[in-house]
Amino acid sequence: MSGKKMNFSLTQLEYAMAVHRYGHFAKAAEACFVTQPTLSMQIQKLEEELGAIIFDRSKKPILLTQMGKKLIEQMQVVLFEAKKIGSIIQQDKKGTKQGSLVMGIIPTIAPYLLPRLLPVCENLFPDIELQIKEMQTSQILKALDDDEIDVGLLATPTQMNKMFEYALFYEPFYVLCEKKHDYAQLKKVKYQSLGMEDIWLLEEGHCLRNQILDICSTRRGKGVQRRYKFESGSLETLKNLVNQYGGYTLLPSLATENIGSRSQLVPFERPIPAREVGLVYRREHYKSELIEALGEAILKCIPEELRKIRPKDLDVLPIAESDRR
Amino acid sequence: MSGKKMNFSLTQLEYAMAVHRYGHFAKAAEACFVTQPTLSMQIQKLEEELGAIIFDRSKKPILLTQMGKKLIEQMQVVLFEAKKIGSIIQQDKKGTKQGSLVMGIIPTIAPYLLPRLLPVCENLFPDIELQIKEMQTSQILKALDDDEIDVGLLATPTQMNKMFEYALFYEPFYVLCEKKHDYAQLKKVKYQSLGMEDIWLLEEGHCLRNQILDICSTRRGKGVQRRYKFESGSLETLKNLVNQYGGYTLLPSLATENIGSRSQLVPFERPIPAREVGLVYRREHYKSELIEALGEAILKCIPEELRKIRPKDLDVLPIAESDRR
DNA sequence: TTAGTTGATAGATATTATCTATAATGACAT
DNA sequence: ATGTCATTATAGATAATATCTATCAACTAA
Repeated sequence: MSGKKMNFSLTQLEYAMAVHRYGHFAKAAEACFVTQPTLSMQIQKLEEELGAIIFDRSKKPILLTQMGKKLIEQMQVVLFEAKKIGSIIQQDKKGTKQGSLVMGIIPTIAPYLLPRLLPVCENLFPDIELQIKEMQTSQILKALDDDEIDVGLLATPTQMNKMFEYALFYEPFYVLCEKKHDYAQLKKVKYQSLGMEDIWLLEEGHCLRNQILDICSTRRGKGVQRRYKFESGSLETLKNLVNQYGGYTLLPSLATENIGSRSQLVPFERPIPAREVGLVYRREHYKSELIEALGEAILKCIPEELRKIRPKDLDVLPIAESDRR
Repeated sequence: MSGKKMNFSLTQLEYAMAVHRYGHFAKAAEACFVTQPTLSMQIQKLEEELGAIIFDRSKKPILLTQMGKKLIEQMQVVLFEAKKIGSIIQQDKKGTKQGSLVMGIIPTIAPYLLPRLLPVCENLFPDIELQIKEMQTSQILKALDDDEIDVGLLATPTQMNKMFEYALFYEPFYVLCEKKHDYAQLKKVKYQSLGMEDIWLLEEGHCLRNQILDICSTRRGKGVQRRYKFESGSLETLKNLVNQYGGYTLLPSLATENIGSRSQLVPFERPIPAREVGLVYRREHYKSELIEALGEAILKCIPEELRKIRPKDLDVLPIAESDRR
């Protein structure tokens, strides 16, 4: 019954408001940036559509009819509520400049980047509430998909075609071993020579674990049995393990500060294994402007030498299929 | 700042609501009686216009984005308020069948018509609140112009081109005089023979007064001095005056019941002077349907002989210029 | 892979908003 | 009354846009 289509437009309501406001078609038309005939016709259409006369054109200035009074009041309400739609967006777009942004970061980056990044953000976007969650790659991708976080910082490329990817920097790996370890005697390590016997690994779920397994896989085929002594949840634990019990592990560049006193860092020979670190967000994300600004901020706060590294000097590892879900 | 034009339409909001409701473009399109591509494009346009993605099309059923949740809520409000505009009208249109109608009636009709009309209306429109004001012609025309009354019942034609006129019946005049009066000796009176000496008149403002003066004006030019003894506010008083003090007056047909015992009614010879009685309302009045029904009701309740009188048998008097303002 | 489902895109067409130019209306002064 | 002015309405042309049909592209499930 009441479900008949509404055949009037918001524009018509605005025109009506203008005529009411100015009491004069020509002036109202000017205020609406249209010509007077346009306004006349649209008001007529509106009146016809509603089946009621809104304006008493015989008065100067033009007055509302009884009916028009009631109608214009409600039109006011409609337009006010309609404008709110726009302002909901704007408010959230301010979220671009002074709202909130939720970011997921993988655990092999977060502890090393955040101490640098947070002060910079504090400075660049004083009004933005940056909320950060430490999450593994698969969790980040799901959360992005479910629209629960705005952006993820992780090893790329993800190959997720729903997502927009934005490579930030390339992070080479280093070998960390005790000073007495064979590798420590070398200036540089060939990654084909890495063995599985005494490597410390992250536990499952970390994309870095799979990348490292990838690096070591060149020798894995040679019948050498894996012998994982222990699997850790964080690189810091790995560093401690190396320092205390010997063996070795691989560290991404940002994690190479503050190694133990009995440990030594050894770079790779070319091609240097590395990972690409980038921002990922939904292709249609409306905060993309802010996200790009965040990317700039991240680049600003990493060490300069890292920033300058180009992928052509590296062997950039993809992330494992299993980390994508 | 926030005054940028809203470039979305109510239709688009309805489409968005439908997609949200059905979680499915094709079904939503069907429910909106448009094709699926139409819906797709309009939703895209809406999203682009707003600068925000509303729907997450990768989910089945289609879900709202974070932003979409906020937006759809507000869209709901806008549509609700917009529908109210329609229902304000409908409610008032019911005012056509069960609302109120304000009518102005001139004092030379009201007392004779109302006792007949009110019971009929009671019957025909039991739910209509008929509000009646006794007003003089000029007051009625102003009140119509100011949209304070819906319709006027008065002597027509008014010649007001903003108004819509609807002639109902033709009301001949009669002479009322004491039985001993010269006129009482005649079967019929020639109106050219009417004198001003002993006529009782209504006070100024009544259109009937001017019409009667018009009738008598044929002899006025002959140097006979007007000698108004008294001017009355109502025809009933005139009737009493004639009955008590002699002299004569003119009465419209409806007022000719219940004359005093010493008085006599004398009809005119042709051409019989008469007035046209009709309804007047604003050309664009949205209650015109009810007003016409009211006209029918009035015709139904006047005496049959009056209803049958055609203007060709009469000398229908116009109303005076001075009564129009 | 191969259908089947579903949303997006393309091009054609119909509708509608808007424009310019002009007419009709009403008020006011001569 | 009559012409002028101010104001709104109308007409016809044009530009913008909503909608259609037909088809494509992406994803799902057999």
